[in-house]
Amino acid sequence: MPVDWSIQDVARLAGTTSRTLRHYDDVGLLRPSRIGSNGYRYYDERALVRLQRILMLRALGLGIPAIGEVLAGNTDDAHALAGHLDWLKQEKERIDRQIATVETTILTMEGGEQLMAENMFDGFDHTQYREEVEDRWGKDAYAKGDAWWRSMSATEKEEWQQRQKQLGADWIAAAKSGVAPDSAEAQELAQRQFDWLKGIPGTPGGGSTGPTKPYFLGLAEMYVADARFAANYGGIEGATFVRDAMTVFAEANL
Amino acid sequence: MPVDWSIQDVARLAGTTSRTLRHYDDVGLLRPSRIGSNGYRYYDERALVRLQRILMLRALGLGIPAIGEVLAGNTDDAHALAGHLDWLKQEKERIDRQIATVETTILTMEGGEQLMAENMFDGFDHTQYREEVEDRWGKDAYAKGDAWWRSMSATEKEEWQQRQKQLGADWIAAAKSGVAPDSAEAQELAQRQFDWLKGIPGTPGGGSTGPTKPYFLGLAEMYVADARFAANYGGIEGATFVRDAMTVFAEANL
DNA sequence: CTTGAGGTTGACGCGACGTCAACGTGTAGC
DNA sequence: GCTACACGTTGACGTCGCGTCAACCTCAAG
Repeated sequence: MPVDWSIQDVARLAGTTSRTLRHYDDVGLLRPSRIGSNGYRYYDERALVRLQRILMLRALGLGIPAIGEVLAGNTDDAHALAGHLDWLKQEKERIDRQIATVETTILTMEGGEQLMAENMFDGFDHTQYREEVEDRWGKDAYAKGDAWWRSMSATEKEEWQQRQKQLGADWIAAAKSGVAPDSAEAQELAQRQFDWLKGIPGTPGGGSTGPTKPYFLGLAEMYVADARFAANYGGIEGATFVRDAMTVFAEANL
Repeated sequence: MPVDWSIQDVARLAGTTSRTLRHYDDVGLLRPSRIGSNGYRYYDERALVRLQRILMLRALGLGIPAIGEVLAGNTDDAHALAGHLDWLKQEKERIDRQIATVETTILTMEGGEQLMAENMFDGFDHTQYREEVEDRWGKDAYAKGDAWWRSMSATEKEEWQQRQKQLGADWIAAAKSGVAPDSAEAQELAQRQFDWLKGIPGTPGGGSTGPTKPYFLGLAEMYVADARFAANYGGIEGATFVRDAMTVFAEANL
């Protein structure tokens, strides 16, 4: 005697809702075994077993299409679950990064700094130089660099800023020590400056090969020409030293 | 001279898309500073700064309404981020549990067991006794127990099954050893049986106080009356022993 | 006959946009 | 002035898995 339960019966038996069962019918995941002349859905034991598997896989987090594949026999459980596991781990990574970012952001704010876009940019104010950057290397360059910067976590930003500050400090120290711009010491700093720029997508050559020669030279000139940049290298004298060292480096290596 | 950028300009400057800007306009998060007679949206610097904050908070994972609160001054950044952090941590918990569950499920499957609903149920087949359970204690009882079972992780299920098997084996051993049903040994087993049932929500009293006396006695009788249950206790003789021990226990303690 | 429990289909809502579609506008070269 | 072509507009659907009405029909019990 083939049993058939009403939709509500099945929902209770399986611990789900009738709405869900209707949905599964709509998307073709679980059809009723019989439909009464009044339109009522009735399910038999095979349907119940199928439903059990569906609910299990759903509980494990699989999406409806994926479950459909498994039940159709196109995919086996192990494969589907393995793929799902990968996705879950990616999600975990994402969440973990988010948490770290938010936590450091909160800490930064407690440290008294305002959570304003202006202050979140790198060593020299990012937005302040937007126009120069755009005029010289196009809008896309700025936008890319900007998007790149904003995509970093707070920790990453802090690290990057730290690196930039250290480099600036080293430049200033070198300039004051009186060594020549073509000295090994200065050239090593120029190399670090080059490597640092290499890490910035959006600059010509940035992100992979490193900045192009014209860009590198243009930047060196700008440090001297613009007092706001020069301030990062100990004023006009420091900036001049930096420019000279960078020029020597560019001629020799680019 | 108040600048005003076109929507595309702003999108590039801020590293987002014009669609997003239109969306922010639609939801009232960021209005253009000016709208041309042709309907074009134009933004000024204040709008750009506001956009920077919006994009920052979005990057941190906040939702649009939450950002709206912050920008309206109804909430401060720290508070909003703290609340968001809580939510993120909950998400992390959820994902971690999912990963653990899926991993153990995969391991179980590699161990040769089929990922079939039938085999996922406890010692005696869950579905097979659905009708009895329903007839005796109502449909809700079965549904609750079933939902409870499916909500457990694979490890939990395994543990639970193990416990059940161990208990069954101990009952059989006791029955064969010839001790009396009212002996301390048998009564200890009855106590374990009681505790075991206590862990099953959906049974009358299950989940907290433990099974009720009538339920406990009814169950004992069923073990003898139904060969399928009796099989779990070493056949009719074993089941009889179990029933007698349980009856003594019930009279003495429930 | 009334009532209440349970069944049906249909459609909106959620979140933050991506992605057409259909059509008007600004700018540059010929 | 014409032609391209990039860029602007509004409108609306799709995403994912149901929850949640709404409007209406059906069945069994008192």
